[in-house]
Amino acid sequence: MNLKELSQNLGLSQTTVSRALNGYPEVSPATRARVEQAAKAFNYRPSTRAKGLATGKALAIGHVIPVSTKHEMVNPIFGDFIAGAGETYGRHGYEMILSIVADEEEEQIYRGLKSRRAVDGVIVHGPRMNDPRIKLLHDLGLPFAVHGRASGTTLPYSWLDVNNRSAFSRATTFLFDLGHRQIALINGLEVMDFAHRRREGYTAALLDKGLPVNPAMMRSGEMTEVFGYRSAADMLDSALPPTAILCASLISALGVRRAIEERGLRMGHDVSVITHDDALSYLQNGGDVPIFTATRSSVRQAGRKLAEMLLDAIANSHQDLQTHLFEAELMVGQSTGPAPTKD
Amino acid sequence: MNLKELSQNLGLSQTTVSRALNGYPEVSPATRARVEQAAKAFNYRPSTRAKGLATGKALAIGHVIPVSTKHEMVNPIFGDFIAGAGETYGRHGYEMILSIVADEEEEQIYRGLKSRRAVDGVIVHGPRMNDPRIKLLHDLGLPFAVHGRASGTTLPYSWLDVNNRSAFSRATTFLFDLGHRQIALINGLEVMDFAHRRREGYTAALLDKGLPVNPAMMRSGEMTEVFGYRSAADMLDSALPPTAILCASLISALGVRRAIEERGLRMGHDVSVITHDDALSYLQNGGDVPIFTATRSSVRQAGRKLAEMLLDAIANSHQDLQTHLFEAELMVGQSTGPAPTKD
DNA sequence: AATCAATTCCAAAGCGCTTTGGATGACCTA
DNA sequence: TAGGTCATCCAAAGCGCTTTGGAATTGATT
Repeated sequence: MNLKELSQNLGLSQTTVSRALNGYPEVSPATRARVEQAAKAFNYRPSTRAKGLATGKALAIGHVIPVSTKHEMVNPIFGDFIAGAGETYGRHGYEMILSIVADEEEEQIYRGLKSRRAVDGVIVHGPRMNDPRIKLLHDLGLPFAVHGRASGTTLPYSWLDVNNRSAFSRATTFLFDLGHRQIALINGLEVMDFAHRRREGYTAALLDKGLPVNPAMMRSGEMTEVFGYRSAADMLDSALPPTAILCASLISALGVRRAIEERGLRMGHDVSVITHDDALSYLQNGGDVPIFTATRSSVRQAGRKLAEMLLDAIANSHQDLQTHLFEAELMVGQSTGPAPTKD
Repeated sequence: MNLKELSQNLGLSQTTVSRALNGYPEVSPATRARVEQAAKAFNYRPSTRAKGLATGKALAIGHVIPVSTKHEMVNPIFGDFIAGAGETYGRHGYEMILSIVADEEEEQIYRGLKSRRAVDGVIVHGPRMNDPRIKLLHDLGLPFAVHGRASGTTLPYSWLDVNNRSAFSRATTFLFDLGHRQIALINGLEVMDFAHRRREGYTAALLDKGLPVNPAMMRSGEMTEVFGYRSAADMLDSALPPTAILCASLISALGVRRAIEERGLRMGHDVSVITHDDALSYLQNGGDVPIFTATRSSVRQAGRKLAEMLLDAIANSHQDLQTHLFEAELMVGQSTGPAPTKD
């Protein structure tokens, strides 16, 4: 069923039917009701493509998901973020189009989305230090919003981020206050902006408390369980093992716990652990009482909100950029306790 | 830059330029080369919407991701599956459009995709027992392919699945051969078809070996770490604890391990564990030697292949349905060993 | 009865492509 | 030289919608 058929069926012109369906005022309430009823009866929906052609809008937002060629990793937070953004799109009649892309093809994909007029805007995932995508999108004139930030970029842009710096600084201080002096950091890949900021927060807190920043106490890598395990095992076996570990993801934290327990130590007693928790639906941090003490911020909520920001910017085509900084919660669980007293 | 501008620029008609770009034979090699060069220079790409309107194809595949309202869960395998499918789409010039949808809205979404002519076909995720979507899509005449199968459905359809039944049957037999007689199953939600089949494989093997099927040894739920932990803890604390546990996901298996070790037991020694492993990029099963003995099948590979099957069916519009059954590998890791001898 | 302003509707153009049905030459053949 | 065949290109219609610029109808006003 298309507009033409529907309007013939109703004995009206396409114009009138279109207007009735799109809420224009030049249609009598009676006619509108009749049209709406018929549309429902025939399950009529305007063709996305035709509507897009006519209006010049795509009614779609692009998400370009980088999959690093080196690691073949899909960021595990991606599913929940997308779910959040999807909720927003659904409410606004937008579609989400997804491109899975190897690092080196990214630029071509963005150019393609623009020149094919396939989307009205894009969400940038996984911003890195000095991320070139910001300038690219800026130059292309394609509206965009970034999940995270890109340190080192001078151009202004819309973003939504967790205050990673403050979260990790607070976590470090929390451990210091419990008496810990050997505090390790098992971080994500530090080309990623979020990981960079977390390290900043960590080192700033150490320095603030007069503790040395010891490279031997810092690891950086793709946040897998095995990476958490190996990093923790390595450091726990060293001459001066950490009494506390700060960890960038719940998945790595599971590996950290494995390393701790494998050594006959007890987490929260012999070794304290704080992890960042993205509140992923399939990776809950325990039940009522969290297993891990964690800096927590829902990535799904971030998806919802960032999508709203972008749609808002597109709808109002205002150039004043929006930014939003979520403050992570520091939730105390069972994985932290006072530093063990030496005896 | 659009076709009209490009063709004016070249002093050719739109027809010729379009044909040159789309590989039609009625264009001299010289002209074609000239057109292609200009297209590249101006970064010209045909508008997706206009092309779609003209050809009647959407050049897009829909993925409808159900997010259960009850659990608010996004299936963790989703990211990797999508990454695989995305690779295929990229190669074929297709786009992937994603709808995140609460269970009860699913039907409306499929109808919408069809009547708006937004996609050429859809991938069905997470099929359940007697899944009503199969009939719906069949009736709508929207090409589709299912990731998994839907037991109880009589209509024929295209699908790709892991042989869950055989995988879990083999795993159970493997444990039996190691001397285990108390073998527990920590399964996914058994409304899901894959979980149903896994239980079938498990019980069939038990019966085959003359072992009783004991409901107290079986759990079913959303496959989180906590669910694995609670189920395992519960059963290990029972009067007749299992000496081996079959687990439906690596994430739950991490919880199972936690329960085991928390009780001062050693995994692979006191309690054996076999888990299914979807080979998710961020959740690798250890390094060189797998931590868990596992039935393994790459969900990313499944995504790649299923997308190919669907595109193929659409391109050739052949009604002969394709099906594909992956056989899972049974990989031996460190989590299994001979049943402890009672003394 | 004539005028005016709303109200309600419509015909047709246009969005950017593909594709049908020729038109125009160039080159052979007889 | 006329007729036929290719090779190469083009004008225009059509895909399904929105939207512009009226036209027709109605009711109120003078």
